[in-house]
Amino acid sequence: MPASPGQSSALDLRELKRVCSNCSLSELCVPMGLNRAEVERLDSVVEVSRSMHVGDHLFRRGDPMRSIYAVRSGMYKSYLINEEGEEQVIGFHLPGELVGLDAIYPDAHQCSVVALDTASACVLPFAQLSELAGDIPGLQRQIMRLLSKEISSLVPRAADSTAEQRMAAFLMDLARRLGERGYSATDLRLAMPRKDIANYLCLATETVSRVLKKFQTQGWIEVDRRDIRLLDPDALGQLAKDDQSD
Amino acid sequence: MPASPGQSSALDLRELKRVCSNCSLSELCVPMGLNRAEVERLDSVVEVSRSMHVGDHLFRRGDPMRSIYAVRSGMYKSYLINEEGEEQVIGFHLPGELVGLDAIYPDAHQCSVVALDTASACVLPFAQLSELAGDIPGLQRQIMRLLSKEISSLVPRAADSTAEQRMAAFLMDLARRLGERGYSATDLRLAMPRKDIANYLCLATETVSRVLKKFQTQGWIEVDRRDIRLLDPDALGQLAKDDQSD
DNA sequence: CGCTATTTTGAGCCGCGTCAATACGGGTGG
DNA sequence: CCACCCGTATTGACGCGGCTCAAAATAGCG
Repeated sequence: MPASPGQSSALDLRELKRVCSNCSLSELCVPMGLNRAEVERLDSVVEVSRSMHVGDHLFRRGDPMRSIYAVRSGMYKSYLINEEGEEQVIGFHLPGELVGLDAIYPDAHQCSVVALDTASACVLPFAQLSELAGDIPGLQRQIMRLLSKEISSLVPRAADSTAEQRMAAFLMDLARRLGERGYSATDLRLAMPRKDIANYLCLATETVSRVLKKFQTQGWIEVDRRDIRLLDPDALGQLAKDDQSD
Repeated sequence: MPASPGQSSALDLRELKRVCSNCSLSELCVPMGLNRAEVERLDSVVEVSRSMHVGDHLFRRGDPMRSIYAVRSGMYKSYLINEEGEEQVIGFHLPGELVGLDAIYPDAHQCSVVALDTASACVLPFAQLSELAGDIPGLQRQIMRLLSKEISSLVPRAADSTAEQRMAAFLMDLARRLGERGYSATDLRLAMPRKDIANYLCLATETVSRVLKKFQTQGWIEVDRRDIRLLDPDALGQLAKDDQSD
């Protein structure tokens, strides 16, 4: 078993207190828009979780809602198990993104979140966070902004009708989010198996395969197992919007 | 035609300042969990919009985000217009529900909201509301709760696969929300045309017709134009969950 | 009482899910 | 280094649900 790069025992107190101040993601994350003193107050309530591996859970559905989480590295998947025991994939989460926001209302997590590869996340104890938000208007505003952004991002899910549209929209969405976070917006490494993509898009895995194949044949993408290079993002973007292509 | 309960010309100042205190929906709405003094402070920033009619807009996509809105009576529809000029229905909003929550992040409304029948809504100027939230922890918590609830409610959209499942889930969702708000949970008056239902569920209007017909044939519902009576909610609930029926 | 929007009903077709078989790749042990 | 195994991914054949196109029935409205 490989050594985990961020295991909590290896963190000294000083490191622990510099979580947000030194994090390259702070511009995208909770601290955005706060001044130095405010970020340091935020630091004092944030912890970095130890490095997690494939299949490790950040939390599970039904867990009491103590914290929200900010992804630091790797990729997470959120999902539900329905009455028949089938998994339903809700979304994928990249560094800088928050998870657990849907748990504030009923005070319990509504979905489970699991690492798709080696990954880590910050832990933001919600009680302390919201107390701090009462003191710091900028923090309150940012939390509401992030909640609101989450709502906006969830809305367009149902829109695209055909398998090709959904796949194109999925790739473009992922590319955009990776690009916003400083990663390549054309060379994607999908951490999840086809089954998860299919489940997320409400398609069969076979359909995902076929559509990716077709995109490759069209010269729009280059597929090598879980590595996907976008050769013609415009074509994909066009497809995601309207259905006028073949 | 019944007198409109909330036309602004008929409201005197005292009435205007009693919006939340006297509102029967306050238990479901923003003031929930606040004490009397706090509700009165909230009162001071809330206005009741005048009565609106079919086709009147609460706001349109792109409008600067000045307020969020709480439905007082009637039903509203939120929608987007995509690049081809086609409408895409996002959701329907009942009394006690908030709309405009997705506009906090980019500071502009992301969708348009229009009255489906005679309807009215409260206007909550967001700047004043969030300032108040900094003072009143209970208010901050409630706003976050409502934002979080909105996220949770958006998640299951993509789940149901077949037309019958989606239709059943739609009816049950509407019935539940109406029931929570003191209306009948079995006698539904759909304010929207079939086209909107179809659009919302990503179905053809013909399919909506056929599915309603089938539900009626099964003895599960009774359809009289836009009035729908649920005769066997359990059957519908079962159908919405799994696909084991015919 | 005619006009128009909405809803319903019917016929035919196509996309995508299902089932089944094959190919690939990465890990393990000899 | 190769043989083997198993999970993931691909490819093909076929059937069905729901969309499209077309037309009739019904309701609301001037």
